[in-house]
Amino acid sequence: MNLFADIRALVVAELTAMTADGTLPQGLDFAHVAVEPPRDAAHGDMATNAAMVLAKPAGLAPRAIAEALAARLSKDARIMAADVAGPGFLNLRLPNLVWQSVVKSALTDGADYGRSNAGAGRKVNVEFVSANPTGPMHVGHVRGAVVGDALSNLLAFAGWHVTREYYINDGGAQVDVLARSAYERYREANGLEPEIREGLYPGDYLIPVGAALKEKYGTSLLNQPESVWLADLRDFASAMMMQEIRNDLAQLGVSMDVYSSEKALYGTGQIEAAIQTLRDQGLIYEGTLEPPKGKVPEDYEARIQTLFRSTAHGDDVDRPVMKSDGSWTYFAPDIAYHFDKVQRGFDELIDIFGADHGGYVKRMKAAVSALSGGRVPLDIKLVQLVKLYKNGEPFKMSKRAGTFVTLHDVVEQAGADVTRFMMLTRKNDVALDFDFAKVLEQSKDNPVFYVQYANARINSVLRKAQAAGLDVSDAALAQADLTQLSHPAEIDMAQQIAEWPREVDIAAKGNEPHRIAFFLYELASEFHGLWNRGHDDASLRFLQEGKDATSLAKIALARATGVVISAGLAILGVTPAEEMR
RNA sequence: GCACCCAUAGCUCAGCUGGAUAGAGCGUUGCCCUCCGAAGGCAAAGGUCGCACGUUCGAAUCGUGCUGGGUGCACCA
Repeated sequence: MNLFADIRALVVAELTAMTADGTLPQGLDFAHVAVEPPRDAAHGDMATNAAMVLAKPAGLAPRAIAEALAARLSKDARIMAADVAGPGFLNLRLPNLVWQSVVKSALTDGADYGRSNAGAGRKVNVEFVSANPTGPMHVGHVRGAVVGDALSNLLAFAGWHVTREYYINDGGAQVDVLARSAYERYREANGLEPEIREGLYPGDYLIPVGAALKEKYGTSLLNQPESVWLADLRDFASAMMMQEIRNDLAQLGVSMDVYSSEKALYGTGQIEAAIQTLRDQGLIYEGTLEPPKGKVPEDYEARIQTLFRSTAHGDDVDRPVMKSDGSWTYFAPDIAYHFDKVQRGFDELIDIFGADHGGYVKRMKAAVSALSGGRVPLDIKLVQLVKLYKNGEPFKMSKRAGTFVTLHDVVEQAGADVTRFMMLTRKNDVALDFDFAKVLEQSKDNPVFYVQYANARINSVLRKAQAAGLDVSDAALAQADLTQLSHPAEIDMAQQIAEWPREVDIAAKGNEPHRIAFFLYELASEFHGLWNRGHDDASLRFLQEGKDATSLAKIALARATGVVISAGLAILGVTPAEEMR
């Protein structure tokens, strides 16, 4: 159940009835009618802007509409009071009975409480991570991985049919570099001095690859020209790197549904077919690009290339799909890959990119727009930098990787749960500071701890109640006499629980998983507040000695809170803490 | 030179398809454990929402132009 959606449906139903009886003119659009919590709780439990939104198109005074609507809404059992305020707001007050029923819903729906059908089963493809298979994952990848995974969880919870996908960039020159670097490690494994020249990957992580190569080839590749071994080593080394990346992702709790390979697109005609599709629309032509203004490369010379007229779909300049030597640019297989996603029947595409790929957004959107005839929207989320610290000092890089901190380092130090939660405490387009000391601190300065602590307290209540002989199963709690929950502080808690489904909808529609993390923090704050009220007012404690019926109602409220925390953490991919140590 | 992102309290950040007196945490000040976990809670102080126009009944939110910071800009991936 989604109380806000229910009340909005009620408002729209009454507006429709007012149209039927002539109070309102025909043909009004109710799309902008909202039912929201008011900014100030003193105004009521919910507010609707219906009268203000409709006043102008209806040609009526907002207060007149509001008063007519208020009169109708008041007849519904769920509306205790409907007051017109300010310029035409309609403030609604709901009886305790309604809020108590929310608690019951949370208990009966359990892990499904808050699940929505906003996605209506539409198929969405979320592409994320897509790190080159040339080394272990580093911090820069972690945030993208977490955001993509949590977003996928969120969309699945909100009614989308989600495919998580990883695009392996195994087709380009960087894999040649990998192969050559691995070859040096292979020589090293055979007792020779490796020559890690400028431009090769120096990291220690290739040493096991060299050993594996020795295992497989013995000494047969030594002193052989590159032409003999390059192709094999490309495959061998990138396969090993991909295995490592999968392990890293697993360590972070991320699993993909589909791995797509760039290399696999070559030689199949898929790239040619995608380009032909664009060509058929007159979007491919031979031409010369202007040099970039302001910063002309010294070695710039005009060349005729095959270009994609991306400017026809919102880009700033046209983009090359083929180099002057006739080989494809990186962009060409990317076009083919996105064409493939369109052809697989996805209704929506989402790409999670690092911020350094910002320059690719417009051309990628242009390509998808052209390839799908505007049918498939592509949302690209740019994930900003993560800066690592330890006690305020910049964190040192990993020796093993050579130049960067690996995902492995991060997860080893902070743990997967903490890492995931922290990565979701910022909007994706804002840079994030990650301090190893701070994220492991047990205080309310640390949102992970704060939310987990609330859950631990809830479980503590359940344990104590059970020890006292109460049946605290969800089924039993759902049958509790919830009319006992009448204190304003308890109703406030229930109201926060009622907002969960609404928050899921908002977060899912905006592709903004960070909203879930913030909501959980607020929910935990509400709960800690209620808990401490028990110090001053014993009647607010969850366990009431000798009054089992009252205790059960209060425990039900705590457990309902726990249900939402668990559901929220599940979306973030974080394990709820049963107790704190 | 162009494009994209960011600018909200001393600091770090939220702020819903435009909504009422802009919210948290940290820090500062003062309170609350004979009582379900004080690893917590309550309260106070603190803001021309970078600047200027514009749209609107209504702008932190939308538009335009500036300022400051970040990122990226032919034949790389």
